Amino acid sequence: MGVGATARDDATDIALRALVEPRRRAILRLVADTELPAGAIADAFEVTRTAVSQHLTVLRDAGLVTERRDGTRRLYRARPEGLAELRSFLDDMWATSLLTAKNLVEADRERQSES
Amino acid sequence: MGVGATARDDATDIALRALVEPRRRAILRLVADTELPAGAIADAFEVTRTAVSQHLTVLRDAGLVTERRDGTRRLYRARPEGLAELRSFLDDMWATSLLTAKNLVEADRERQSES
DNA sequence: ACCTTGTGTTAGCATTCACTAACGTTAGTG
DNA sequence: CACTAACGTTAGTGAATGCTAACACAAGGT
Repeated sequence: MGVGATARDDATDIALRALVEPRRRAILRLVADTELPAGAIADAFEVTRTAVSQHLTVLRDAGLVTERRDGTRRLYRARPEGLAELRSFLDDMWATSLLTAKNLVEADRERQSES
Repeated sequence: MGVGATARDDATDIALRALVEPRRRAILRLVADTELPAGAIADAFEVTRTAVSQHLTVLRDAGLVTERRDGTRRLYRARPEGLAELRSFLDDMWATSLLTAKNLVEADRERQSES
């Protein structure tokens, strides 16, 4: 039995890694209900705009936010489609976990019949 | 406006960080359909048992796997409840993303009425 | 044109993390 | 009790990453 192809993992890995950082999750929530520029986001936390800019780059590469230019400013907002991909990926994990619950019962049954 | 409480994030952060590592995801899938000891898991990949042991410790601390002793061996298996917590957390993210879709339409409407 | 404002980018540093190697621990066997 | 087998744990190393500081670029106002 193989290890399990991780081709799809690679596609989701970027988005998942982007979500792991707590500050990036906070940024994502911030731009979820309001379209904001990098400066306003930096003011919300206690970090430099540089850090926020890098976080936004990571989120954009992960397809979790989109960028819209408005004069000298660049407004960011969350991208529901990116989160949808993650959702389907994790749904597979849930399905696997259900499989585990089934085997859990079977294991109990075996233990009882062997003792 | 506050940054947004991250009290719940802290609780989920451990599980989420555990899932980010591709090898840990692979281990999780491996112990999802079969109860396995650390040695067998190590044989499935090309890593030492030490690394697998540490990964299992992380997964156990995250509540994603449980340990059952059988003589000198310790059998591991996935823990559906741990994944369920992550699911509810991420469902909040999805809900937030839907909110974004709504605001997206509103932003378009504003832009049309201002131009 | 000059200067201010708002932003992205690069260099360097400190921390974190996954991995290997060596040692300690527990359970079964003679 | 000695010996082996199966795991876990600690120390140490190399790579990845989040952060700040300095620099570069684009747009608008005077």
